[in-house]
Amino acid sequence: MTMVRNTRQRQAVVQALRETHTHPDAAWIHGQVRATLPSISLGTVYRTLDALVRDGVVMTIERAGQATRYDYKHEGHGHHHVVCRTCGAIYDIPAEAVPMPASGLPQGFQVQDVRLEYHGVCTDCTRAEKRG
Amino acid sequence: MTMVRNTRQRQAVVQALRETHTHPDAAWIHGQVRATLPSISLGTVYRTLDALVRDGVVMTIERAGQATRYDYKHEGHGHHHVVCRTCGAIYDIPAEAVPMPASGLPQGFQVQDVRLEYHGVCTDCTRAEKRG
DNA sequence: GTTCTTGCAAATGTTTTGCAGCCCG
DNA sequence: CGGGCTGCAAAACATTTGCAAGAAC
Repeated sequence: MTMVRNTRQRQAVVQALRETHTHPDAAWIHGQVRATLPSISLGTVYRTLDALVRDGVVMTIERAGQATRYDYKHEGHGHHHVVCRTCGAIYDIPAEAVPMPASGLPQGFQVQDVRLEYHGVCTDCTRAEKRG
Repeated sequence: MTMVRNTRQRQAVVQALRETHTHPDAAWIHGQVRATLPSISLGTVYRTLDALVRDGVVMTIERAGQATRYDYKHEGHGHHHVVCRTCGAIYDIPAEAVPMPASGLPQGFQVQDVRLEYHGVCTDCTRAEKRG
């Protein structure tokens, strides 16, 4: 029987995620965690984040060619994400009405995560585009 | 002034996307398009897909470490996506109620694309997991 | 003690990019 | 003709993985 161990590394990663609201990526988290655990490897950070995602504790914002951004699911603060295609900035929108899994899901599909994302261009980047 | 050219490569990529409902990735599209344009490069396919996404003609399903999947936006067939974390299968759900950009968007943010995705595990993969 | 986890480093795979030549408009 | 497009090949990166040593329980 498998069992999940409560290692120092895991604690540190969770703590780093809880303490920020910046939707950090794995490298940033690695940097933070190094402050208390100088020898932790980036690979371990990735493996830990993966476990946290599978456990449903953390969610991700994923973009091709860009580092995945991680977001700790604070209780009672459901929200959606606004993503700037140009600079990668991520904003939160409070989840007024969380869209429940519609009927029409494939037979027996186990939903673990509902993501609502608004992709576009933020004000700053729009301005920059106009300037050419 | 920039201008978008209607090249043979672009036509072929659009056609390949229109003809399938399988949410293909760039490599698959490249293979298809080679049938009529044997010398087209994968780089061009990527550049073309990028342009189509920016034009709002095509949308993407992006997963870290996985090839991006592309989806032609057929008119009058708005839908959302169900994504299996394990095998990567993608299913469509008809967009009964498309979630409109909620109030609370950042000042001046230009929304280009609204994505609603249900991530989880499909029936087959759930079965496989149980077997161990 | 046994089993899961870590660190390290190498490998994998996707996407991007520089550049010279080509082609659309 | 001129400026965007293309093909090619070489990066650039994010993420994954194999393995021996270390840490949980």
